[in-house]
Amino acid sequence: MEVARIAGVSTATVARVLKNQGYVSAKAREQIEAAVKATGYRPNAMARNLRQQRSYTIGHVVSAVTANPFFVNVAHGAEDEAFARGFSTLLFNHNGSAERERAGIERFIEQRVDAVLFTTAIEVSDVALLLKERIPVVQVERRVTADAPSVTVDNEVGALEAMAYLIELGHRRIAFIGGTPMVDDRLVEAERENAYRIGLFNAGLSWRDEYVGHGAYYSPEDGTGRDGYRHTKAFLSLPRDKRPTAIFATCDILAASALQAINEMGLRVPGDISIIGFDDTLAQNLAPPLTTVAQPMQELGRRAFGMALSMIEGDRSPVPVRLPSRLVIRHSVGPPPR
Amino acid sequence: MEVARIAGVSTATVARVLKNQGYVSAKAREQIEAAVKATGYRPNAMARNLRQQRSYTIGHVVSAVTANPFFVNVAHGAEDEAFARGFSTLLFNHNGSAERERAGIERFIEQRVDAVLFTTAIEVSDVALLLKERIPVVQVERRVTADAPSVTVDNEVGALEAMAYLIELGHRRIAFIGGTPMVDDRLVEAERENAYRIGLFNAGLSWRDEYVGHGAYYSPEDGTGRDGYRHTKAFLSLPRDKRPTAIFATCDILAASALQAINEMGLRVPGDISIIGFDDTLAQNLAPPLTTVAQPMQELGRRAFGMALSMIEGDRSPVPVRLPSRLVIRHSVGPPPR
DNA sequence: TTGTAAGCGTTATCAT
DNA sequence: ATGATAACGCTTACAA
Repeated sequence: MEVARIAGVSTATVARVLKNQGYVSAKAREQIEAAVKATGYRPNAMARNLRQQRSYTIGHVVSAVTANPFFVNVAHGAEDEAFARGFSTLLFNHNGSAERERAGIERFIEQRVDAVLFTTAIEVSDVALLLKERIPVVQVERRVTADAPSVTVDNEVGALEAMAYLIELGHRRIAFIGGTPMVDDRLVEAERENAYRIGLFNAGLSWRDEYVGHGAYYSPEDGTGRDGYRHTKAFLSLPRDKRPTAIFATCDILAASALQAINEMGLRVPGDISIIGFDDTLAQNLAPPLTTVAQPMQELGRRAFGMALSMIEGDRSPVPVRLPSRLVIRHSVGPPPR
Repeated sequence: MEVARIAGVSTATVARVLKNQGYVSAKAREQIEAAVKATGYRPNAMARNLRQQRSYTIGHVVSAVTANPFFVNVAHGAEDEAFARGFSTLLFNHNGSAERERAGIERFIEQRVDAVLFTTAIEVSDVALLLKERIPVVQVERRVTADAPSVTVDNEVGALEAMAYLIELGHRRIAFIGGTPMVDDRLVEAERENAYRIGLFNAGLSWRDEYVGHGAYYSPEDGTGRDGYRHTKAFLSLPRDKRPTAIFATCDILAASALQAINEMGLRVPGDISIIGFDDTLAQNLAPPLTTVAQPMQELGRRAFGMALSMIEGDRSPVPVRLPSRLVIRHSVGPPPR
């Protein structure tokens, strides 16, 4: 290369100083460094990667960053950690389409990404495709297959905390708005709903269908998806003495639309009704600031990358990571109205 | 390569069928396709890119995807368009740090990205670095240098619409919460504030310092950055007959925290006070759904990629793109209270 | 229509 | 301590 020519040495020696390994005389090092500076030389990663059969790049497949801030936080955490460890991140949104996911994966394979993170895969077969190519895969938040390790959240702990908190404050009529999953795996939803059930049970309360609704976790688009709003309207149209005094929504987006319904009916939070969300995405920005079960989103991303890296470095079966969720108390919960 | 061996042809012929160009006999094509299928062969992009001196990858430098959903939308639009045109996207968050931006750029250069998008660069010198390497650069939303083309938004049109809307409804005491820029370039902020000024002027109203505040556009973290809240509290503590009847906030995040102040004081929107935001990020999720000046965020990203592509293909000086902002009417504005 | 061979810019091995 | 050289897997003249 040019630098070698100018410094009057071979490319091998240049490589040695650049990678800082092997014996190099002070004189050669000096000349090479000068030549690097003079020419503004930058090593070509395409060549290096080809030679080393490593791309120092990971692929991150996410549902759609604009669908839920949850994905954004995970992606940011993963990118941050990857960058710190010398890796770049190719971010790909499958936008809920299986064909798109497939196409994205095929591209990742051709790029020879060193690993791929799925913040929610659609098709098991897409994960399998990667595995067949011996590309490490880490599943974040939801598992679609047992063939790849995962970084997940224990949704139950935080949700139980939330329920206990409501009950301790005296709430007895607690409504629930849960997520309708967009994928087959219902584990996340099951955990949250289960915590609701257990919370009720622990307090000697019984499940009532009219206090339970389900809806989409994703941002409302063109008016659809406002399920939190719809269910809340229904809850609030119950006779005064049957009306829930608190709502546990398993997603901040759902909670936000519940808040819209409450606001529209002229009711106040937490004076007239309390509400707890989940995720800690929109929570801080809502009025009042929402008490919510926080997920360690960025940490999820960072750990996912960490796990991918250990697999890249040869770890055949990393130990699955499970992080806790926890209740973050803000201002949307108070004692029930008398 | 393996496929060539199995199909009993040369690698050149394989390349020909894979790229679908040049003469290939039906027989050869058939055999090669069979061999591809049998081996599950995937072309190696590292090798192809090295050979072609093109990475089919763009770098996208953003401030921090978690700081403001605006960035996420731009990133999603860019990724979408890039993918459709056969490009992959390396997403990099500089997190507001100039050193990090620099480091990210250097990495992009080594990767030989075909172009880079900045959704808000920090340092002109970082852009210059890319330019020196003859890597096309597109600036999104804010320009820090005249040496690279940009895709920006006309902030004024939408903001003027917003002001006109308020005035038409009868508002005369209109407060303003503008952004404190995190970068030197104040153009975006100037346009929005200017529209406020012009709107006032057109209605024969005068500027009053006590109706104007400034704050950070970014999400509140650990309690800081709630400037919208702070200013709104101040506005609302004015004597009843001096109190603004409407607030124009130049960012949904600011508007959201204004809403928190209003809510806390037991006031209703739009009954007691009206509010208009900017961006259309949080707007849909707030209570009430926020009337806001929308920016075509995804379109910004798509156009930015399109411009980058035209530069990759040789266009020396693409024509700058300027997209309009527009008022989206939802439920946070009504006539002033009597 | 197909094959040969050079070359992309590194790194790694093996001599020296 | 350093240089030659092969190899990574593709594309593309050019030759056949």
